[in-house]
Amino acid sequence: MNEGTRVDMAGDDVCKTVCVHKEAVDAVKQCMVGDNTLRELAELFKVLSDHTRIRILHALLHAELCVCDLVDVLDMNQSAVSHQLRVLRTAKVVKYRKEGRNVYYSLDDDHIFSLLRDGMDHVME
Amino acid sequence: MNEGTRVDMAGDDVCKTVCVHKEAVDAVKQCMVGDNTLRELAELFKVLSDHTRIRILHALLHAELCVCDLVDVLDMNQSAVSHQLRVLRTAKVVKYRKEGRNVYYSLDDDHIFSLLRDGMDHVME
DNA sequence: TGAATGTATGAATAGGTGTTCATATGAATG
DNA sequence: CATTCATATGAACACCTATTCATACATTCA
Repeated sequence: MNEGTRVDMAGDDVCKTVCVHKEAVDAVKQCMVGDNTLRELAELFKVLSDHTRIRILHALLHAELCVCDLVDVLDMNQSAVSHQLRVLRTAKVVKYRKEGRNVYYSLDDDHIFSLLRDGMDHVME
Repeated sequence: MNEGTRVDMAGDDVCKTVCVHKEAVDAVKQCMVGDNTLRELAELFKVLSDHTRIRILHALLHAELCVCDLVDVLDMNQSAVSHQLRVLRTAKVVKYRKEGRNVYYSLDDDHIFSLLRDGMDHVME
């Protein structure tokens, strides 16, 4: 069929920009994973994209801590910390364990370690 | 009365929550990297936390593409794509190369690969 | 049981962010 | 030079999010 840089089949080139490298674009479209997966991925990064939550995770990198420990480490409102812990919990980025009236938090799995480390590498280079 | 779990030196425990595990908390505080670094880390993740930007990066994972290629792949406004490319550029997550009137984008370095892969691993588990 | 304490949560609010629209820039082409 | 086309950018608006305040829940202890 047509070769080169033309797109005229789908009728969705509403705008005039038509410089597409068809082969490359088609190849990329093939490789694209499901949109839901990419949505979840963005969601995961969103969970890691807050200063407070990053500080929580960085603290948990070194030890399991209860909420009031975190309140002390971060020097923040208990409410604010709890709210952010909820976000981390919901995203399964941390796990928790109740003991008496305390709740102890820790990182959920090793992927989180890797993510934080890779992120650090990029930031510090 | 209570031993070991006291904090009364710094005077900043304005709220009544005082169940802190002092040793653990102090150890964690020792290990904490500079706040600016953590801020940059959160900033990096924030750049990765948008659906459109993740789709762009996932596309660039497979090939260098120009803006209008991305417009086609994502089926989006050229303006929206350009805006997001700017965010990625500014964060040094992608690099670009001008050739004629086209601008070709690609991932900046391997850390980005690692981040995306680790993120995928976590999402797909 | 009631008081004290650790944690969670709903509502409100201020600040941030992504998309769209309109327009600018800048390189190629005739 | 004027035009065309690829890309960038500023402003506006709607949506989302993090913190605070107040309060609820749950567990321990007297």
